[in-house]
Formats: sequence, structure tokens, C-alpha cells
Amino acid sequence: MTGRHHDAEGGRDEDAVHDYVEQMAMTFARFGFPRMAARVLFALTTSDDASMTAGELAERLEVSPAAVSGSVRYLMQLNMLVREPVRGSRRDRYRLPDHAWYEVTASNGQIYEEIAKLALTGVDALGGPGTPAGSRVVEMADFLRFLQGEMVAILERWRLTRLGAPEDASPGPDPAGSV
Amino acid sequence: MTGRHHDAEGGRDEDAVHDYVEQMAMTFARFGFPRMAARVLFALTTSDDASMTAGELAERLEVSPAAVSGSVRYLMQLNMLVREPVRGSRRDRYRLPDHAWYEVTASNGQIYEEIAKLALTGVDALGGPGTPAGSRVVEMADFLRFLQGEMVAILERWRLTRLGAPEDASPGPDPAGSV
DNA sequence: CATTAGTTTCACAAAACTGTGAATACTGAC
DNA sequence: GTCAGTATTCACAGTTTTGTGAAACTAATG
Repeated sequence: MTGRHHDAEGGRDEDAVHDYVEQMAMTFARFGFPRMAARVLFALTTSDDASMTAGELAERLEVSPAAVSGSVRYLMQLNMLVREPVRGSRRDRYRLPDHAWYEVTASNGQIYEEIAKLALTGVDALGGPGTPAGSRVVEMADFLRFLQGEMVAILERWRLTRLGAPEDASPGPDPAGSV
Repeated sequence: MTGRHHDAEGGRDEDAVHDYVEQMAMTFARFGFPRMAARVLFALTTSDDASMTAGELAERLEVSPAAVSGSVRYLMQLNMLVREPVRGSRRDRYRLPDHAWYEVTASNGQIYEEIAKLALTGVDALGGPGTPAGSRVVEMADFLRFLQGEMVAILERWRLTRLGAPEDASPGPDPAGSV
């Protein structure tokens, strides 16, 4: 025993996991993601069954139940988390869906379209699509719609190549030696 | 004269443009983009030559020069704005590059790889890629790298089809009647 | 070299955001 | 129906972010 909860080769190092969760969460926070929600997300990501109760999350992260409550609500609204009532108990388990990153990326794709639509509402005020400013806005909207369309296609490709193949327990055909 | 600065059919309606800038900026702010930077961005987007001095921006947006200064620095760091010193004057013009959205999307692509790399640093602590948590992290990293790679490809396709074709003043081949 | 227009920096006030503890409201068990 | 265990809501405090006014800095012009 080293003082760090490191079981053995291949075992989990809980302290290191703790650090890792915090590091990932802070990185996401830098990109505008709510801090506590990021902590919850990675606490779940790093738990072996991708599932914890609110109480377990609070204990693990050493934060109040209130903070967990707010964060899980936020994450659920983003479709990154599902709540699963536990039969025979009033506890709910919060679980990361199986392919959460794929799912959330797919469901967020719609925001490109929303922004494009909003952008185009300004074209008239700018004097129409023939004016420099008007055409600039149209180009932006076109670009966003292009991105959205392509995104749908590449997500479909991911779904087919990675999620379509049923048995793929190994990390993947492309371990991509850490760059 | 209606009280709104609307010249004629096809002319700009400055009041409406003002509202539009604010609306777009607030939408971006909801997604975590700094508010004032968003205002500056859309003030430039909606100006006919995509270029203004700091003073013009401050006047147009009715904010302090200090706020403009901070925001343009932020936007330049994101490659969404270039500073162009004006010869024979101490004024700098801040200009939106021609295909700003394309450019910034392309230059931001790298963040997927960064997050993927950071994510993989946790695999050991989780007990290796064979554990449930470890494989989950590997899948996330794989997905992010896949996205990044595909993004590079689709941006290249945009560049070739839209920026490669020299004359395309019309809004585009696909007006995409508002969905 | 002094003047002046324009921009940036700095310290500070206001607003927004985060997370907490306490109170409240659910929900299943008995 | 009552009890007990959980989850949620609410008001608040600490922190961070945002934007301002004033002063400092920079560069062209007479």
C-alpha cells in the first residue's frame, strides 16, 4: 500500500481517478460547460457501471445534494443522463446512456439549423441578400446548414461502423497510439 | 419617414439591424459565448464592409471603448477578427475575414483532439482499456477523433464547392426554404 | 517638440453564477 | 395512514465575470 488506493496492476487508482475527473471537468468548464455538471458527468463516466444515485454522486464528489440535483437536471435536459427509478427503493439511479457522446452530438445538431434560421431573419433589415451584409449573413446560414447536414451524415457513419458491429469489446480497430 | 430609419425597399433598416445584432448576440451568449464579443461580432457582420474602428464599434453599440477593446482582443485570439492598421491614421480597423465562420471552425477543430488526448490519460487509473470505465473513456476519445477527422474532410469539401467556385454571388444553389 | 485624436490599461461597481444549508415535498414500506 | 429515506426547492453567501470611467499610453500633425 502506497497511501494511494491502488489495488494492483490493472486495478483502479481511486485517487488518480478523482484527479482525472476534476481535470476533465475543469477542461470542460473552460469551454463554457457548467462546472458541477461536468464533475457529475465524469464521475459517472469513470464509474464502472456508468450509474450512480444522487447520494453516491454527492458523496463521491464531496458536494451537497442540492448541487447534484441541479446538475443532473441540466445533464438530463441535454440528454447526457437518464434517470432510472429503482424498484423497491425511492432512490433514482442516474445513468449515462450507452453511447452518450454520440447521442448528445446527434441531438445537439439541431442548434445549427436554429441559428441559421435566426440569422436569416436579419437579411431583410440589411437590405436583402444582394447587399454585402445581407450576403454575408446568407453565407453564414448556408455554412451552418451545410455543417448540420454533414454532421448528420458522419454521425450515421459512426453509428454504422462502430455501433452497428455488435461485438467489439476491444478498444477498437484503431487504437490510435496516443498522438 | 416612419421614425424607423428605413430608406426604401431594399434599403437598410438601422433600427431593425440593431435589434437583430442584439438578438443574435444574446443567442450566442446563451451558448456560452461572451456577450460583448458577440455584439461586436454581429455589429461587424452586419456592417456593409465588415470593418469598423474601435470608436465606431463603441458608438454603434453604445458601450465604452474599454469594452470594445477587451472584446476585439478576445475575437482576434479566436481568429474571428483581424486588426488592420490604417496608414496615415492611428485608427485601426477591425475586419471580419472573408470566410470567418469557415476559418474559425477549421482552426477550432483541434480541440477535439486535445480533449481526446486528455481523456486517454485517465485510462490507466481506471484499470486499463479492458475495464468498463476504461473502455468508455476510450470510446469517447475514439469518437472525438473520428469527429475531428470527418470535420476536416467536410470543411475541405465546403472550401472546394463554395470557396473554390469563384463567382457565386447568388445566395446559393440551395435557398433551403426555411424548414 | 508640443498637441491632439484614438486606443488600451487599471481599479472598481454591478450583475450573474455557483454551491450550501435548511426547509419542503415525494415515494415506497409497514 | 403513518413513517422513514430521498430528492428538490429556496434564500443566501462567496466568487467570478462583465462593463465603466479615468488615467496612461501611442502615434500623426502642425
